[in-house]
Formats: sequence, C-alpha cells, structure tokens
Amino acid sequence: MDSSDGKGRGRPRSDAARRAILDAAYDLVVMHGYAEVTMDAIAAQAGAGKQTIYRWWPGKADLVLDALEDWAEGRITVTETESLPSFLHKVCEGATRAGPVLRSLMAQAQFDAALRDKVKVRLIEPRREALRRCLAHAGVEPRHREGLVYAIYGALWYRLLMDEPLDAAFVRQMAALARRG
Amino acid sequence: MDSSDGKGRGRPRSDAARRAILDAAYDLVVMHGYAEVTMDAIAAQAGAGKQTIYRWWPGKADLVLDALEDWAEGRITVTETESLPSFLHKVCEGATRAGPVLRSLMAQAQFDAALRDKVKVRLIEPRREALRRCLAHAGVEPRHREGLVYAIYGALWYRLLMDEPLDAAFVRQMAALARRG
DNA sequence: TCATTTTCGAAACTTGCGGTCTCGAATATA
DNA sequence: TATATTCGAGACCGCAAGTTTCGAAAATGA
Repeated sequence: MDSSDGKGRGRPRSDAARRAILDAAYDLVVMHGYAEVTMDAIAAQAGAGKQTIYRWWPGKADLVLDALEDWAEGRITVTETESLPSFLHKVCEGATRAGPVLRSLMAQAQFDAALRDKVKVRLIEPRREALRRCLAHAGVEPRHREGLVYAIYGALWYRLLMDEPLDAAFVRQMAALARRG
Repeated sequence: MDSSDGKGRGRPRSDAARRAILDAAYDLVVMHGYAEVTMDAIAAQAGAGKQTIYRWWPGKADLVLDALEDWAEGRITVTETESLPSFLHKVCEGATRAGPVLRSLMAQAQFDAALRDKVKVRLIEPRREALRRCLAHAGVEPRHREGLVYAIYGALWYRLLMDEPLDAAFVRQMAALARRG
C-alpha cells in the first residue's frame, strides 16, 4: 500500500476499489484457501482490473496480509485488564475464524524473507506484547513470562497449522500452564 | 515411494538413482530453500531424469518429506532414559540443521491436506510420543504432560518458522517450564 | 474550456515451474 | 531371444503470477 495521498494531478485512487479488493481477497481465501484463489479471481470478484491490484500491492501475499489486518481492525478488542482465560478465548476465536488466512500467510512467509519480516512486525510481535501485558496483569512472575509467551502462541500456531482445534480444552490447558508457578 | 520389489520382469529399479535423488533433494533444499529449488535442478543434480523422480514420488513435497526422513534416519538417537534438557538440546540441534526442509514441508502442508496428514503421522506424532516418554521419565505429572508437549513443540516450531534461534536459552526456557509443577 | 496527468477496468501477453509424454538404450526375466 | 520395465534426456503442456497495453474516466490547472 502506497497511499501517495500527495494530491497529484491525475484521477485519484478509488477507495471503493481498494475496499472491494481487500474484501474479495479475505473472503475468497477464507472460503477456498490461499492456493486455490488466483489473482484473476480476486480481481473478478472485486470488479477490478489486475493492474489495479498490482499498482498498490507487490503481490498476492502482501495483499492477503493487508486484507487480514483490515479485517482484524477493531475486532481485536483486548481490554487491558482481562483475565488470561478470557484473553485466550478471544484470541483462539479470532484465530479460528481467520484460520485459512493466517495459515497461508505463515506458509508463504517461509518462502519469502521480506514477507516474514512484515508478518513478524505486524502480526506476531503486537500480539506477543498484548499477551505479555495480560500475563503481567494476571500476576505471573516476570522471569516466567517470556517462556509462556512462546509456549502459548507457539502451541496456538502449532495446532492451527496441524488442523487441531483451538477449543475450550486447549484454552484450559494453556491457562493451567500459566497458573502453576 | 512404491517399493514394488515384487520382482517383475523388466529392468529393476536403480537404488543408486533413488539415493542420488533423495540426497540431491535434501542438499539443494537446505542450501537454497524449497521454493528456489526446481524439480529440473534436483534431477540434474542427481544425474537422473525427471520421469525417474515422478515414477516413485507423487510430487515435490512428498519427495522432500522422504528426503528428510532418510536424512534423519539413525540421527535421531533418543535413548529412553534421557534428561529433558538433553532431549531438547538434541531435538533443537536436529531441527536447526534441517531447518529449511522442515519449514518448507510445514509450509507446503498448509496447501495440501494429504501432505499435512503425512507430515503429522510421520514427523509430528512420533516426536510427540518421544517427548511424552521423556516427560514421564522426568517425573512430570501425567495431567501436565499433554499441555507441555504442545507448549514445547509449539514453541519450537513457532521459533523455527519465525527465524528465531533454537539456542541454549530456549532450551533452558522450556526446561524451566516443565520443571515448575 | 481544454490539455495534462493519473487511475480505472479489461484483456492480451510473457514467463517460469510443476508435471506429463515420448524416445532410444539398458537390464532384468522366461 | 522375446518381453517387460527401468533408465536418462528432453520436448511438451497447463496454469497462475505478474506485465503490458488500451481506451475511458476523473482529477488538476491554465
């Protein structure tokens, strides 16, 4: 995304097209899976030309990353003072809904170091930070927090990637892991 | 791999070609990364025809999975009575060495349910079982074991996929997680 | 008002790679 | 020696990512 809102001379960018493309990308990937969704299909679904996509996004993966963030916007309502089980429940719910998108992004990131950095900065790190605050608020000792962050988000991704459900049992398991100590 | 050692009539399968292909696949992927390695390159490096590859493996991903297992054979010498830190150290070492192969397999598995099942059965599950036994031997209470299996292997994969090192600090972190309780 | 600039949707085109097909030579059995 | 199957090699196909081209639309500015 290159806003370039610099008010040039020509026809301004169509924000409607931008929205349509983001929505089409997110919806199609959730429905059919990343690999099955072609750029032509996204363009067609959005009623846009492919060039309009490639002018603003460098490729499929970056588009889907933006689409995911756009979708998650506002939906991530983690209040500061939230119990760990409640936090985990919300995170698991969101991750399940956006599952196909998350998985495909993580997968593509393995073939593309630049994308991997973006995923890390924009998806991974902010959520780690949120969990750290939650653990702090839950009274977990500082020296145990970092290990728990890796254990919890690690297990979450591991299960997501291996098609194992992020259900209530899993939430209890992780909450129990944090509690003892 | 379809052994088909049924002693048919024609020319027998060249085991030298099989070995050369597996070695070429593993080496090339470790060196250059999965996405950069083409089937033509593997065939050329192995001095084999592409048809010889496709006769015995259904596709690139399955070939690489076999190549990984072939490489790991014998290298996984987890003795029954091993301390958890020692176990983790060995696992991290192996995972680091085979890192590019592991990552690409996990990535490809996100686009291919059949491959995902194979990875789970042949890579994931056996190692979970080994860790379970190790935790049992270390005296971890049964009700905590399953959560720890997910936490530890989850964190390991999470770090592997996010390019974070599986170093001594990580081993200590996970060992500490298992110890408290 | 009208030239200029930039975007738009649409579609043809290029490229690269996974995978298939074909071929003659090699190597086994019966 | 006839048959069957593999071998290496390379031409070939199909599909999707990404590029280029085109005429129309929508903004600026003189």
